[in-house]
Amino acid sequence: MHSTSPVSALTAHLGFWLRMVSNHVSHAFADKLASKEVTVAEWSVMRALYGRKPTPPSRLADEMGMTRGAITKLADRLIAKSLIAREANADDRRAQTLGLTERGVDLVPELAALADRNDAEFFGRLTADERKTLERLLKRMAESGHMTATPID
Amino acid sequence: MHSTSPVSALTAHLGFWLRMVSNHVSHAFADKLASKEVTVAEWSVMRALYGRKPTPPSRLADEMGMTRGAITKLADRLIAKSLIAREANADDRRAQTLGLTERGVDLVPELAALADRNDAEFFGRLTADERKTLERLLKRMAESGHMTATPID
DNA sequence: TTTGAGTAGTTTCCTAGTCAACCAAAGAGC
DNA sequence: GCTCTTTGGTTGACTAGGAAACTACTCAAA
Repeated sequence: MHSTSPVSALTAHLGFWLRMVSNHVSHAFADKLASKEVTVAEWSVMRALYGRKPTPPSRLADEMGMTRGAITKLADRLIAKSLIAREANADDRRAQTLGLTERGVDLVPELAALADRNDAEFFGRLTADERKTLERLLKRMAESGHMTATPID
Repeated sequence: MHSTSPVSALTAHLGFWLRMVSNHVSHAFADKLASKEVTVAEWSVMRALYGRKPTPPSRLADEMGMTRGAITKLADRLIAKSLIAREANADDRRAQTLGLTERGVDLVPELAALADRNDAEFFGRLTADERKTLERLLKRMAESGHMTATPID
């Protein structure tokens, strides 16, 4: 008889619940953004560039926790949509900067409204106190785990 | 002068923190699983099959919130590693079932230990009370949001 | 019994990342 | 000033999943 060893249930892991809830919230947000033909990664770049001087892609990569290759391609897509623009750097001919176009600047508040709505939709199910608690716990984990990058997926 | 409208900070959204923490926890788990040459999705399938009769792929797809196409490919990979096996269904020649091989059964407890360790590593930073609270809040959100699928990415 | 609708899985095409090799420019050390 | 190394960015090969078309089979109804 080949019997199975006792194994902690999948649902016993906090990581399981965290991932499930996070994925649902993100997916719902992605759906909302899709109505504006923007992906979550694209939104993150645009939000990062909003109200800020044109920024080198390498810096965005660090901040967003993505590779430079990913930023190159992401930037290509956003440029194709005329939402951001690449500019050469006068001092260093290797370097460049990325900045929102006027169209991009105009779009950010619309997307931010979708983010607000998504947050309200999901976290509105908790009481104000519970939200505070959740925020505190998440920030504590982020801090103690040295998590700095903007999450993407 | 073209100035930017007030837009809620990215970090004002609970969804932001949720995603960041969740991604870090998942990524760390993926790294641990990689030592056994298994991905998180593969682990999820194996865990779902553990201690259970061979199960149709369509059912796994539903439970894991993936498409059937994705399960086909995932199953192909797991079969290539001899961790699960496909079996024809005698009654219905369209249908099949997936079940762990002996090697698969043996591996699950090892992987579960990695999951335990990963959970401890991250959530050990909270007090026991805080963990209880976090679990309660996440489960409440999952319930009220009708979230049922096993999270994958 | 044949036909038509529905179901189980697979396949193809597409998107979006990583990783590693690569190119070009910049800077350091001599 | 030349080399050598480092840095900024791009590219190509690869991976993983979703959507939708497709194949093969089942089942009910005429």
